[in-house]
Amino acid sequence: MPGAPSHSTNRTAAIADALRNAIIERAISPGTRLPEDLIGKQFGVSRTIVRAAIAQLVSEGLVDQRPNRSATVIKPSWEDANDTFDLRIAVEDLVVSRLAGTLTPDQVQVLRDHVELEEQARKAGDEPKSIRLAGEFHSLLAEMTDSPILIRYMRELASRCCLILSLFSRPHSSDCAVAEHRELIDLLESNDVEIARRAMNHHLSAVVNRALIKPAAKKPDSIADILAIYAPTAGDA
Amino acid sequence: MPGAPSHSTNRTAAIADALRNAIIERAISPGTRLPEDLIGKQFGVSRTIVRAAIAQLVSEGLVDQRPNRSATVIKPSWEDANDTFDLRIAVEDLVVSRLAGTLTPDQVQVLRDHVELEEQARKAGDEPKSIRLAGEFHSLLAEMTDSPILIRYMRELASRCCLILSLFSRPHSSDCAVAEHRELIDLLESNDVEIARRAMNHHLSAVVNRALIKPAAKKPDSIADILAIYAPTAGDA
DNA sequence: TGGGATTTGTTCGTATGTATT
DNA sequence: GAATACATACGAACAAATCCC
Repeated sequence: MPGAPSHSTNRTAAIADALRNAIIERAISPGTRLPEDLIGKQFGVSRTIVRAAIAQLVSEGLVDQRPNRSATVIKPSWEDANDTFDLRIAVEDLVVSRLAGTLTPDQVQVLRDHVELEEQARKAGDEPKSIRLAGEFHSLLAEMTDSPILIRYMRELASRCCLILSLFSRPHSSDCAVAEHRELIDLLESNDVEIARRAMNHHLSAVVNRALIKPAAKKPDSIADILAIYAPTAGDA
Repeated sequence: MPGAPSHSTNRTAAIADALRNAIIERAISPGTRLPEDLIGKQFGVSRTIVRAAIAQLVSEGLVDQRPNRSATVIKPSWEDANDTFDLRIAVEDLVVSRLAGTLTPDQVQVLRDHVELEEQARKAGDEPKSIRLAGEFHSLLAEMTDSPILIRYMRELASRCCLILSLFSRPHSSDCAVAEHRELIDLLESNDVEIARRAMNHHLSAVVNRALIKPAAKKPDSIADILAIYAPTAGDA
């Protein structure tokens, strides 16, 4: 359950977690509206709670909200996807820099155990779970830095990257992740920060390249986009 | 007004902005409690609004909140300060990479005008304003990337960095920032991404080094900290 | 240790604004 | 184009937890 401060206020956090998981695993598709009282009835809580939970998800960047309109699940554009991954690569580089050569044997074991879970999910063919676990591996790394700020940002970015992968990736695109994660652990155990950083960078770039193939033709998904193409001037309003 | 989505819901955003500015300029000191009722009366709104505003600030990392306790202004530790700046350096590196050689003359002018304001504030000896404007310079850069995600994270980090600088920096520590900002603009105008990146990195490192001198002796600021030193075992509970 | 004052957690009713037929 | 249905915005009040004396 990445992104969820478990020490959180109230039922609010539970609702937020539920919605977050549903969003990340794409059980709720991007663009779907999230009316407060519908969700409230579904979970048996009042609108107030739902309101707070949605506010939380908005702050994590998983949900869009505009005045007097229903909140909706974000619908990342291809550019958003790339920006998010670029940011994640930068943050993760920081994480690796701190971690390389400082991991305790216990921590290494935790990581290896987690990768074991990833392998099982992959073998079972559970794609959404694979993606989620792969994301959690990186959250786990961030947690080992013991830096609240790095942890928070990494969780947030990992959540969004999960959603993006669910959205854009083709089947089996995470097949190789397990081997790469194992290699990363090996490198983190060593003292060579630079090699570990390069490996992580390479790993994430590979994930992006496997998943985020730029669509051959831009497919506009709204009337406005279509009209924009035929507009006499390239105005944007 | 960095960090403030101006298209925001309601008065909520206005309250959040007011509190944010007060926090950043250290008009409200770190650790200060923020009772919903009191703030509501102060601004003439109900607790609901205040609640939402505080939630927003919590999500930006400027305010701490724990169940059944008053929200408080964050009190960044020296480690937090360093983590935040490290993260900022990473994000800003990304911003510069995108920006170098792509700025339009108009954008360059906007930046130069802003630096002019910085210089005026510096000459007027208005330290908090100087710090705030220096932060806004970097938010401005982020906005020119046209990437909503980069913009959001940069604003958030800039806010926190402002608070940290207000907290830890000694007088006149931002004296040289103006010249460095001018140099950055020159480099961004050129096409050499690598040189611009190095310059930004150097600039931010310089800011950190000027401001975040590690305190010679750790000065504990709570009874708990003091007692911890004398505790028979190094227990943390 | 205990009790009262303060503050948050939560619900629900009403008002206001948006979308749709 | 207007009326209706629907969803959010906001506020007042009650219950529960915490803090302070």
